[in-house]
Amino acid sequence: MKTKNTNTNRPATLTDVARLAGVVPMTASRAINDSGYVSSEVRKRVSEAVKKLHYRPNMLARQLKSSRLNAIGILLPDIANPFSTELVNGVRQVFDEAGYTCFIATTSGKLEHEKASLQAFADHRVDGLIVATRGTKLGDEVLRDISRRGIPFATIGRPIKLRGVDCVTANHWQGAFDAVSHLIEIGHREIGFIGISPEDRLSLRRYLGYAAALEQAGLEVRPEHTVGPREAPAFATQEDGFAGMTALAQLRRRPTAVFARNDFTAIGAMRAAHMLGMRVPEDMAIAGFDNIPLAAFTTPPLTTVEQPITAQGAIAARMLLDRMTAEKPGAAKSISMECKLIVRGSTLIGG
Amino acid sequence: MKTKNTNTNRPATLTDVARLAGVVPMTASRAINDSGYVSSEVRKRVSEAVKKLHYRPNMLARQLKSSRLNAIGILLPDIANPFSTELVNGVRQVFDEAGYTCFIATTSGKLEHEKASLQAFADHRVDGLIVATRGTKLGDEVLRDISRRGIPFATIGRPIKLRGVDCVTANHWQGAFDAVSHLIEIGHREIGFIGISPEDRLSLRRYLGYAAALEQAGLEVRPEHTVGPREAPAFATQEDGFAGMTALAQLRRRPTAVFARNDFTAIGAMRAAHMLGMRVPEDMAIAGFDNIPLAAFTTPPLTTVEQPITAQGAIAARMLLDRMTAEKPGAAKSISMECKLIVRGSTLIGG
DNA sequence: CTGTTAGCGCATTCAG
DNA sequence: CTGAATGCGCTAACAG
Repeated sequence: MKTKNTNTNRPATLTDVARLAGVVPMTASRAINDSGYVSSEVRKRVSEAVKKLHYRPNMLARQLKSSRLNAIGILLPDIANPFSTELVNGVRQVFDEAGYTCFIATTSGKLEHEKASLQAFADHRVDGLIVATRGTKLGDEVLRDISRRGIPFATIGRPIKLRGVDCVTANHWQGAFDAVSHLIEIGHREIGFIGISPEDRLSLRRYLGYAAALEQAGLEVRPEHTVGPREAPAFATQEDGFAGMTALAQLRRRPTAVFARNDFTAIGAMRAAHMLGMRVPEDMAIAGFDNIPLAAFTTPPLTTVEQPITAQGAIAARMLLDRMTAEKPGAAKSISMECKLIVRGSTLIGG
Repeated sequence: MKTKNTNTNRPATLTDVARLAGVVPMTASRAINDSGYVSSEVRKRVSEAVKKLHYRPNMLARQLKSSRLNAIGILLPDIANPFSTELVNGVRQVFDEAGYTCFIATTSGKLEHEKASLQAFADHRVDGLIVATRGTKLGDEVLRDISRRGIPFATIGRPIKLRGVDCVTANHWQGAFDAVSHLIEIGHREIGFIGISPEDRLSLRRYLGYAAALEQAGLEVRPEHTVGPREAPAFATQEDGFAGMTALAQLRRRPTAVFARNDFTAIGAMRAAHMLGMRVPEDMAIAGFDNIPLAAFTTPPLTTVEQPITAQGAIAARMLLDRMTAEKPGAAKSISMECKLIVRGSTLIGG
């Protein structure tokens, strides 16, 4: 039996609009999407009907026909990080203009979340994906799956070897190298690294840059000078920084400077240094990574490494868009961007 | 290397699965969704076919039938504040369990973005919406539109009077009142407020709590003691805090304590105080709001007000879910949650 | 310029 | 227990 459409809650459909405008649905569709020829007379009637009924196209039905959702997904580790916001801005610069919506999902650092979110995006048939979580074995597997499903994606900060997948990343190695070289230049000979466990250290580009800088200066890389969380190598927080500095301070051969894996870790380390009665930078120089907005406002302000985040987002977006619209697959591109050392008072007296 | 390029293949459909399993699509659907009776024999064949073809249901087609996307949208302001993550965690606690996916969009503080994101969610027919942006006139209008479209939603931290819309918020007024009362208790008589322009102050609950605490103690609320950004009353950053403290320091009648609108602002103010040669808390006590993770790691650690963020997210989610599944509309609920003062070294010597 | 036809992938409804 | 028909809302691809 015919259900009465008296339910005001039911959104208006194209058919409703067409009926009110006295045309057939297809014509209304053409008028609304500016495709094909429609008389200005009809166009006007349709647009009036649209307004009157508060009509909005059902993107899902549209996608079902065209297999284009006009939306992409962005997978982030979390959104607390200033990093994430800037990244999204960069991505949106490109996709807003191209008429795509950007949906975001976060993993909260949980691998199951990463898998679930990626699946959800794929199940909802997004047209493309930007992945900015940290590389893990399980994560890579899921991405391989996604790739098999034919969904184009690009990664940021997590290089992955997969056919037809573009990657953009900052040169974390170089950034770390520069920061540690700076510490060496101003006279430090014993420099610690805070933010990762000795076991996991080799998987971290920031660590490798640190080690390389020491070696190039002819300094020894001491295992006991590397401290950090073992449970969750994907992150390092202010708490880890605090614990790390506390541990380093107990060493017989205590470093005079530390390079922290990121600014949060550096700030935690700085707090510990203060509590242990060390002066920063006189007794302990500290450098971080990322240049979060608060880095310039700590006491003393934090020396750190800045990476071009918005640019990375924009470039990844552009590559993804190209791949989404391209006819031919094209070779995978991999782009690396320079980081910039920013020297402040946490390493330089009077800085 | 078995590099079979399945990329050109379109994703498997239910029909593909059914064909491989030797049944009709409907039967496969029943087997996959555990609905209706299916012989274990068929069930097994189907599940094998699913695995073999990497089949995943097309949520869009499913929704087209059922009018349920099984997903909700979360709209966040884009300021890189740590509570975004916690909020999302709270919301997900509820919706993950209920089998919904959570998609996030951010506004970048731009009102057009807010409108566009809300429209995008609605156009993609999400089943519900959590809105956590700051209240604005235009934003309210868009929300009224969304509400008319029949999409249930709940707001966090932005009360709105709309039929059938639930709101949850922290009691910012009380939090501010408690923080300022604490400053008064430890002896301060001249207390500034940093974070909003005098023109906009009355729209900010945190300001009103500040003023109320002063009045209750019989202290005068001096207009010149309120400083903050005028251009963008929706936000206040570390830069605003720095500028605000600098301005207050030049007053003839300089405050001995300040209450900052949020922790970022407080940290900026603290930096300015240090640079101006004031000791914190001896010469200048500083309190913030939000208890961001870094607040415990500043020098000195920051006295601040903590709001139950995860809980707010979970409660809003629960109310939304109830509304989404309820038969009858039900009256709109409005919930307010207490905030907790956390006293640290930025107000208490030796704290 | 406009109408007709046909399906996108899935699940509800009714027959076997 | 399984199959067949039907339509969700929309739009290519053809007719007029």
